[in-house]
Amino acid sequence: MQPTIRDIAKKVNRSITTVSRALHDYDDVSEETKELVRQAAKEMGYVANKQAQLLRQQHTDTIGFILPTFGPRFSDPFFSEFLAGIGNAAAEQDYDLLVSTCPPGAHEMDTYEKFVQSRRVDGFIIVRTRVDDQRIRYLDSINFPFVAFGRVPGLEHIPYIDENSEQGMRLIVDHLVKLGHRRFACIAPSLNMTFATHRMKGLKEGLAKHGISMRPEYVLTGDLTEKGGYERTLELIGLPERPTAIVACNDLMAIGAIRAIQDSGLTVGREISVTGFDDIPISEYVQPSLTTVSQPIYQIGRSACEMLVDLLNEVAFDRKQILLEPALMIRNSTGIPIA
Amino acid sequence: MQPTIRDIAKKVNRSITTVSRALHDYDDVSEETKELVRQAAKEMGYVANKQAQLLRQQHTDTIGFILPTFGPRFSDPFFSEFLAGIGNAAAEQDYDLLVSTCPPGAHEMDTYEKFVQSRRVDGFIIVRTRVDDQRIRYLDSINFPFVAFGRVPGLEHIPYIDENSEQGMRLIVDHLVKLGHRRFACIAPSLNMTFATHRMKGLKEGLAKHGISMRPEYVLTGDLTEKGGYERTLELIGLPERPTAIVACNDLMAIGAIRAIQDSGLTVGREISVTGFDDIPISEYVQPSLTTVSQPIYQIGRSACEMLVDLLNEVAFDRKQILLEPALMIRNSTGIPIA
DNA sequence: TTGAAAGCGCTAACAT
DNA sequence: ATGTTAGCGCTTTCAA
Repeated sequence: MQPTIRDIAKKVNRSITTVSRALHDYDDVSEETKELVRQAAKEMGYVANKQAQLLRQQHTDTIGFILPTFGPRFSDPFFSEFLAGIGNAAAEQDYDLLVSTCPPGAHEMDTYEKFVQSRRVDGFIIVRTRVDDQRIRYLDSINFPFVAFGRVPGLEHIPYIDENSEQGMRLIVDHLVKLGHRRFACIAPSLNMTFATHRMKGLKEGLAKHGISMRPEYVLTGDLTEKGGYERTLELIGLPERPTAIVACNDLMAIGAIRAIQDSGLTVGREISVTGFDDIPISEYVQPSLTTVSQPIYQIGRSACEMLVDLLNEVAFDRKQILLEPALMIRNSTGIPIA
Repeated sequence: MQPTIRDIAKKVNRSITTVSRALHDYDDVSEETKELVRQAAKEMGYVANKQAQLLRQQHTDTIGFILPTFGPRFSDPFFSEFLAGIGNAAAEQDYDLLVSTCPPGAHEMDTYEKFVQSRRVDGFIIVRTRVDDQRIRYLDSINFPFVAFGRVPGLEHIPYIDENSEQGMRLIVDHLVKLGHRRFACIAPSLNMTFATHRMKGLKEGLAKHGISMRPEYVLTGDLTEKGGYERTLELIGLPERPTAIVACNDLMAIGAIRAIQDSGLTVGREISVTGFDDIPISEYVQPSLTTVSQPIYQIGRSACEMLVDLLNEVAFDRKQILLEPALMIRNSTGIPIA
């Protein structure tokens, strides 16, 4: 049994009130008593019961993070890196991190509601925002604190951090056009995710700037996994006139695309160039290495968490919205197209 | 303000005790009253305050999981998949998951101690067990519930789930020997991790069975990342007589190895064969695809969590130790060695 | 400078 | 079948 404040009180012959105040270094407690209490607490190995403390104070010192998992084979490096970011930031600020996993869909909202109604967390971090995002509409409507990784159209007032993916895509297009590409294909994620809309928008704008428009049959939807990228690419290659550049909306799909091209007996960076998005560590190690746009996921996780803690502490913070500028990483999966 | 049990009591004109019991479906409450209470609770949107409930019951319904993060570029797919496993299993059993991140080292133990002493979690799940594992020694010594992913030498009594990696390595060796390999090199993780010792043991035993012993200069240590595998492989290739097979102790390092071989102008599966371990999704998509041993990480996460919940509920469960049998995935990174 | 007492929201032993 | 009461461990108001 862990000792309580009461045990200390008994030992040092003071009231529990005094002990509590001494422990919190109130200045209406004599130095003498404080020392006595601290001493005893140390000896007895006293550590406050967080549950009791929090019940009393009516908050939880805990941040909620609900991982949108897609099926059992869930190993998007995005999430471990993001989680490391919020985890470290939370620990530094003395917050705990309550994680739950839930596939997006029907009872996803139950999970959120459960956490807020049972008062399990003080705020949320939301990832992979969606165009019509129930989670955010809900939290926003009841005024529950959260920070989103991703902007949401129509909800410009919410606190978010995001990358300027439009710009990222424009960088990619510029790079490919300069190499001589004109026939662009794209593997997009489902367009209900905001990041997909931004990337597609940037892609189209970038192309338009060069007087290029994308043929409808060149725009396919993948599920963000290697497998999705692989399958969609096979379809593209089977087209009567195949594209010379495949712009995948994330690295995992790009890696699948590379593989599909190779399996079809073509050379990546020659017959077909491929680009990704995210710059996950492995993109440097696939063969050929992947041209992509880097996104500092770990840092974004950190910032999101810090923003949320500021919000919870009502610290004035000017930039309630943060938009990060991306960087193009030119590697070997892109090259001059050959006939 | 959320309504409390007291508000319901007032509304239905009963005592809070009766309300509490009605809500928990005790059978010493009249059907009538129960219905009345349920009705009111629903109308008022009552949800129990978990904090209060738990303080009273002296437990937390929460499982702790401390992610051993190695630096900011932390994107080992292992962890997101494992986390998805425990997350889903925990949710099903109505447990919450408290996640913290901490690099292995000096104040890792502080994190564990903090969680147990402040009574924040009911039990832990431990990953990447180490040969002399302070975390486990600590939890075991104070009799705090936990389940480990990984055996620990000298602590055979602890509840664990693990893969028979000795056997996995033997499968790899048999496969390579059959192809004609005799000069084996290995990229091992630091040997303080138990899984590394098991894999190395299996490797050596497997080789011994065929009358092969590994030269000391062929055994290198990598840090489990692509980069580590890449660098160590470059060293191996620089050796006066280079190995024909490189056995990496995880997939990420194997992928780095493949890349290093290609960058040196050699062909993987011909001059040098490469094997991995884990069978992460991407191993199927690198070029050439990776021969490896599969480890059902998601399922292991699930099982670990279920074991822990059983432990917490003191449900008798016979197999306190689980050892999973591995499967060899033969792909294209291994082939007949050429001179 | 200290202590008594109330109370956070809930459950449960013990009455009735 | 229902209510009274105590108490989980803590913080804080108020009084001394």
